[in-house]
Amino acid sequence: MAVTIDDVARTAGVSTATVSRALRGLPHVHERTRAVVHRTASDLGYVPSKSAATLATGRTRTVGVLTPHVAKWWFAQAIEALEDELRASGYDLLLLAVPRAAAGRRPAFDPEQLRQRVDAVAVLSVPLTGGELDGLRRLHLPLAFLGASVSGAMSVRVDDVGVGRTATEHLLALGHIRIGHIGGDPEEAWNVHAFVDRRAGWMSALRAAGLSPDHDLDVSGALTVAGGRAAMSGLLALEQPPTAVFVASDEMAFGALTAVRDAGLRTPQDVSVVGVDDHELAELFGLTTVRQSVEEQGRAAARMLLSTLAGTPAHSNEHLLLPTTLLQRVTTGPGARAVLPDR
Amino acid sequence: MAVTIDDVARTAGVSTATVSRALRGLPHVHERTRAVVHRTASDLGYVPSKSAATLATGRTRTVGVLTPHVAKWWFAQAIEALEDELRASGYDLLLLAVPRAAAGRRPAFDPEQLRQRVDAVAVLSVPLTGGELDGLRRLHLPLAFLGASVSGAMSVRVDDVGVGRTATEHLLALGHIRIGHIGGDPEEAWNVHAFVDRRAGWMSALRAAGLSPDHDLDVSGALTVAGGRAAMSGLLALEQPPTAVFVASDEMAFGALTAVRDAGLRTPQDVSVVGVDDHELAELFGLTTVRQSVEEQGRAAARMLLSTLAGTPAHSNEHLLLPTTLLQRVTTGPGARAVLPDR
DNA sequence: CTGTTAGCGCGTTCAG
DNA sequence: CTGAACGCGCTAACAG
Repeated sequence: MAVTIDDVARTAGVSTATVSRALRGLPHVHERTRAVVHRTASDLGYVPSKSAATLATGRTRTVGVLTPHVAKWWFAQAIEALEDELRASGYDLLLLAVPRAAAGRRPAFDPEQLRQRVDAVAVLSVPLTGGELDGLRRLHLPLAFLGASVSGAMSVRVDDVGVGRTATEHLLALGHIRIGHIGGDPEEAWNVHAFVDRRAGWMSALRAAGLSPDHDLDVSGALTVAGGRAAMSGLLALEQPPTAVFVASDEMAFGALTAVRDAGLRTPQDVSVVGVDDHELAELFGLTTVRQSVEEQGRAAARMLLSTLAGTPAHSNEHLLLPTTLLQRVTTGPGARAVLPDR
Repeated sequence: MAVTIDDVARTAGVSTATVSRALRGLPHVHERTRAVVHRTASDLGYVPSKSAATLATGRTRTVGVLTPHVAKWWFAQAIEALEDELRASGYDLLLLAVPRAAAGRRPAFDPEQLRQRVDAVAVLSVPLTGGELDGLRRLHLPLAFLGASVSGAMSVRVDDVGVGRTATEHLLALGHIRIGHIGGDPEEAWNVHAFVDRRAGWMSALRAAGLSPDHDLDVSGALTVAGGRAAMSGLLALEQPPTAVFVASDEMAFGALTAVRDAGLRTPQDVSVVGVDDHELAELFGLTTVRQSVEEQGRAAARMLLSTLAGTPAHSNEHLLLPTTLLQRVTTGPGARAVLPDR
């Protein structure tokens, strides 16, 4: 059916070994022969069989990408960047969505299924159980984590504690005292690390300013617009609502802004809101946020994996921390209540 | 290195053929033998080599997904649905982003590279050149288009002409006469079909109402928030601005709403806006929109492909049209200017 | 119901 | 610089 390397060899009048060498750019092939082989290969429309090559070499030229979501902003961005970088180096991207939680607890993911299917694995903020992580390690494949770091594997992420601290310090600098926090619901089993860290940053900044975090102002919600909205509603309903809130993701922050509007209040006069991500719609909302470049994280992770695959073992245990930037827009300000002494 | 089928055969005391049959659930295997094989396979941690199976059968159990974008809402939704449905049937998803336009014209995509790598292809609103389409057809693989339909291949989409008509009729029913249209820039090379159709629906509805579409009110922009914002700004700057606008995607509609706000106007009092998609943030904006379920389209396409692969040739040339629904929220209404006779 | 055997298409020694 | 021959791990006849 399909044209094989033998067909090319035969019509080019050389052996299959020569075709293989010529086409893969290996040395020890006369330029004339190489040219002939290239020509007849393209004349015949020869496409090497990937599976045959894999079977022969053990290498798949495929990278597995493990993700809990594909349509969520952060993940989609990361996947796009990974795909672009991998394809540029001739690698295929095998997309593997880790099954959703059926009833709270998702079926254990079996890393063994990746054996002999990929040369490396990128893990996108998937909260793996210890067993799953061990299984992944047992594969002895280059492993890169995005948005989390795990000992003994490469990782690319931002300093999430720093993110929380930056956002909170911004609010403190504006004169706010009652600063709330809306984090990701720990029940939702993804990206936990990031949200735990961001919360820690919030607390740390408050403490450094001599304030003690108020339990009532520390809430969490689903990592969605609706979750942020509900959480903010709760905060605003408090007897002493916060004058500023650090929301641990832009999507939740959008919801929080809606809750502010619903309550008949305004930002930043009545309450300041700062998010994290710089989601593409953040500018639309005028949302002040701590920007992270997911695209760069994705590309960096891909390059780490690729260079490890290329035999540069330098990265094999590297933990890369990418910078973040506070983007001040219009949802944060001194605020009327913050300026007036309220004691 | 890895444990092979021979290892299993040997330690189970049977032949490789029996192991193969037993593990794949083929008939003509004694239940006792099957049980033994299963046990020793799992004891040994046997994982079949996919490439060996592919080489032997010619089938890859992989479906290629061709997409121009992965992080855009519509595409991410579709990919997620496809992945879920494919994985449920044991198929891998090979993600292939068609390279972006370098300078307007992207490098031709070569479908031959898919040969021997996938069993079927899903094409997500990629505007293919005739040559590319022919190349894809020459693969003789099951082909499913999402968001567009092409003769001689399966497709799943919504009735985009109907979408444009529905949105426009809604506006007409509210009493609007000067109804604008913001479409996708034809220069942007994706999803063109859908945007052409939606525009046609707009025109058709106007004509059916005895109105003739006003050229000044028919604009287009980049398929982004910024694009919609710019386009709407232009419309509002007109001497006789529209009192209602049909925006061909929610993302653009978000931008349009911003432009309305920027101009010191309000929806729906000053201008009504209706979008398309029901983007996850549409509710937040109170945006009236024509909803389409991308997830269902993705699942349907996957199932068509899968059943064709399973040998049910019923679908081989099926064109599925999924329903859409007008979701009336708060960005559309009679509007002050529409109600007052303006002659 | 089970075993034997011959490929699938390529990479890779090892000779020349 | 080039060719011959083997093996990667599995499936699919064909025998039995």
